Amino acid sequence: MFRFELQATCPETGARAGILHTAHGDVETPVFMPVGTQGTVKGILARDLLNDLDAKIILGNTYHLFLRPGHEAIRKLGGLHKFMNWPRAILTDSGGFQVFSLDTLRKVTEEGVLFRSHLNGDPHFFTPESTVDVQLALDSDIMMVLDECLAYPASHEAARVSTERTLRWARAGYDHYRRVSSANGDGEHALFPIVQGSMYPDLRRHCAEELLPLDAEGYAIGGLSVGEPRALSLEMAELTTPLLPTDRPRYVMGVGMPDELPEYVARGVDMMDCVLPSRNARNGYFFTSQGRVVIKQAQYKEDPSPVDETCPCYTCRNFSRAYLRHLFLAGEMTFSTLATLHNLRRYLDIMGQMREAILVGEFPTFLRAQRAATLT
RNA sequence: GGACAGGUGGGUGAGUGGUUAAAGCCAACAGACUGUAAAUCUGUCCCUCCUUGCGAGGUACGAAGGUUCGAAUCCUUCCCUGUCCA
Repeated sequence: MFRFELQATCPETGARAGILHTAHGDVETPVFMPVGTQGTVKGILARDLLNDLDAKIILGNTYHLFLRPGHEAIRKLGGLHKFMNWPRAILTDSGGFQVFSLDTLRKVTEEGVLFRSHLNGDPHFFTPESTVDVQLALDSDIMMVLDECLAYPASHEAARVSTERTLRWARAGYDHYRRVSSANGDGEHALFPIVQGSMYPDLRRHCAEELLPLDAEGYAIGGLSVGEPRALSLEMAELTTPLLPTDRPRYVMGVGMPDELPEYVARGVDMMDCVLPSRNARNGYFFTSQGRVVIKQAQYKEDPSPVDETCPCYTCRNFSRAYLRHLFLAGEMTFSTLATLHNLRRYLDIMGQMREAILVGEFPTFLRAQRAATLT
């Protein structure tokens, strides 16, 4: 059922266009996946996500949904799609990122991760197997294997030990997944392992090579954007993608700024996700075709123009910067909705433009234009 | 006219002799944010100067005077505000 169809590859850069066929619809790649950690993309309705933004796939989070409302509750309610009324594809992160972000609330052992709930302090033990079970209960289309997302910087030795553990977890998760899914007779779900290795090329290569025998439906590159310089993140992605099978989607987790998206795509990346468009929206930061617009700045107090003159989104077609600034300063929740709608539209439009460019063989031109625009 | 209460930096509001250029909150101004513990967090927020430092001066707690080594803090007079009584 789950299948990746590669449609075109840019001969000059290696950028790819394809289609991810999932049990909940097709996803055209390269794709940016809005983050909906707790069963909602913060600030916007499923209706707008579907009709207005026309997103084809979004993220959910295993750790957060496990804690609240609980994966069993969601299973009983018909799975995450039905629960949140999202008919299209969902990718769920395993909780590996929480190993990084909740570093004061967890303890990593060989068997898994002991989390102390950030909600009430309850201890919960996540294993490579249990996270697959939880994600199956959520009925996630693309599940992620439990990994250790390591903070930067890390010593080579620490990174080596961590990468080996991530590899063992990937194998354990996959073994479990294979057992469970053959028993269920379902091929609807996909499980992606994650290439780690901190910023060490040898570890990245080793990790990627060791994951190949899993013959996974897709491969992720994780552990980026954890505090390292941008150039390093790109370098790690660049050296990893050529090691991955061309007929499987590559997913770089947790990136990036708008100007970084083309850079990843140019390195053969098919899927990305990031909280930036949604979180920054709530913090008053708009991404536009002309750069950033920090709406709280005094210069927009009486600015009647839209946030982005060329943007076709609902927010830009209907509201002025002055009005949006007012909503932000007044703390009105409508602001978050309008801002998130715009920022996600911006991200999805960038991805759509890239896909078109790749399909018609003009991606190199697109990339050059993007780079030139970023420099000014 | 009388009795109380009170006048603090853009706003609120602590402080009731020295560690106070004066807490906290708000507003204002700027910054951060990258598989979401985020509708969050950080910085600046009297003026001037420089060797940019837990730097040096100057002004400042209604007004004027006084006590004191030292006052936003104590005393005197005046002005103003609120509540109540006539």
